[in-house]
Amino acid sequence: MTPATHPAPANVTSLAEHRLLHEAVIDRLRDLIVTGELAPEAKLNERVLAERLGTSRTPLREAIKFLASEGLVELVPNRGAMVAPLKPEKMREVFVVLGALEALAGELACRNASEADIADIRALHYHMLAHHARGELAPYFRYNQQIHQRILDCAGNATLSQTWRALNAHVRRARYMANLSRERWDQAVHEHEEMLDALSRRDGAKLQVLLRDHLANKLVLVIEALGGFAPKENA
Amino acid sequence: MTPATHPAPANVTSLAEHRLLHEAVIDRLRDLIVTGELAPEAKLNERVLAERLGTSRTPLREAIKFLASEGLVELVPNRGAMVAPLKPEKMREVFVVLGALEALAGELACRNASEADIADIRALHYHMLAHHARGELAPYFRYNQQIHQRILDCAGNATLSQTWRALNAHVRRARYMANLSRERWDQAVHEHEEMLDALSRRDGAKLQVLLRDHLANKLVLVIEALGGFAPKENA
DNA sequence: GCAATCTTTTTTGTATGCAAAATGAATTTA
DNA sequence: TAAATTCATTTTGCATACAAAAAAGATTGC
Repeated sequence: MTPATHPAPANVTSLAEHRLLHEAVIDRLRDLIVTGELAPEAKLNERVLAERLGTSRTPLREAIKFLASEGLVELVPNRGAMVAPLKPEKMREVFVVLGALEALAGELACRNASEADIADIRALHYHMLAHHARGELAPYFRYNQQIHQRILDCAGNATLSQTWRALNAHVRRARYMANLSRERWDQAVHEHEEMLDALSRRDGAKLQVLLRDHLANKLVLVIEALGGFAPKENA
Repeated sequence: MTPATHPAPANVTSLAEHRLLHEAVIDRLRDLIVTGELAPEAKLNERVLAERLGTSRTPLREAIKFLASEGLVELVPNRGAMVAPLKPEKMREVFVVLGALEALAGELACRNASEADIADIRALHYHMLAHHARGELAPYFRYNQQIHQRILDCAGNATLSQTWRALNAHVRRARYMANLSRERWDQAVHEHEEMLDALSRRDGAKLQVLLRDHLANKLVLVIEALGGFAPKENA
């Protein structure tokens, strides 16, 4: 379902599973940026990075260009590249666009998802609940992301998925900074309950609203974590 | 307003205006693909293309990776790259996503556009009308694209603009094939009248619907031109 | 001591070289 | 003749080499 150039968006550790080196470098580098191991605005020294990734500069530079198109790195003429800054204003923009994309996905998913799809998402939801109950943040996030991903997939629009994935990388990056209060965490889980409910009833209009609001709430957290100001009324 | 990596999306002929070669190659190659000079599914022979663009393989390969992320070229492991196919199903996907993005842009533009912005768009609109009246297709399209671009800009969300721009490249590519009947052309112009009207009244809800429908109608043309079937009910 | 200029070093941007894979042609075999 | 195999050519993928630009450091002048 995903294009050949994004074979494994998740945590890629081994380079061996990839046929091509530069594709492995793309995934590895994206991972370094998303996890924050390469901090925002960090300069990407090609020699150093290539050595760290066990490759030469050529595939690395190709990967950098690819990620520049995704917006995760910024190219500075004659000065190489740097990890894209993580500015509140940029996050606000990304969340607004993601809101529209997820709303669309929700509507389409309500039409196109099979009952088996919904059952799968429900299963993921309960896994997520379990980790929430135990206060296990990392696995919670993993299932959380998977749920959103599955909803996108159910929309049956690969281009939508692809676009969402690229923008969502920015959100995942910010997520490592936002520290979830128990209160806000409970609320997020509650929102997920409602989303699953709307999907089950195939109430596309409702799901749209829920997804948009869910993202809007997430944005507030991110903005707080980044030390920015409250978002404008339109989230 | 646009990122540094997309300095001139229009017809770039001279490479000299660019500081860096690989950025020039990106724009030049994108142009070749969008105009159809490089046909869909055409194989990108690195040696030949590099010579044609007056460069070596290295910057070309970097440009190819960049455009692969935009979806205009597809990478085939150990077989290089090819121009992305122009399939009806893919177009359907792109139009659906673009519909959501333009709807969002329309809503935001109604809120954020200054009166001067709207006046500018109105001016573009009348230019477009003039070319429509004279049956001049190419300039008509140019102003048409500019209007949509300006609406996006007025939304005040650079990420939205960027995302739209990348997807819109696919549409521009298809446009060169769709031959506009006079009847359909008149209708498109009428739709633009309504859009301008809604924007002037800052009726975001209305503009959203108009933009979505406008795109849906355009999709029908593209699908016809590609020899595909009618779109599904959700456009 | 500080600023400005020159020099050295590092880093980027591009071209080229080389090995592995793929393509295509020629030959063999059924 | 058609299929399969082998061999030659081409093409891709990666590494390295080299030149121009930028950054860092040393030197001079005030």
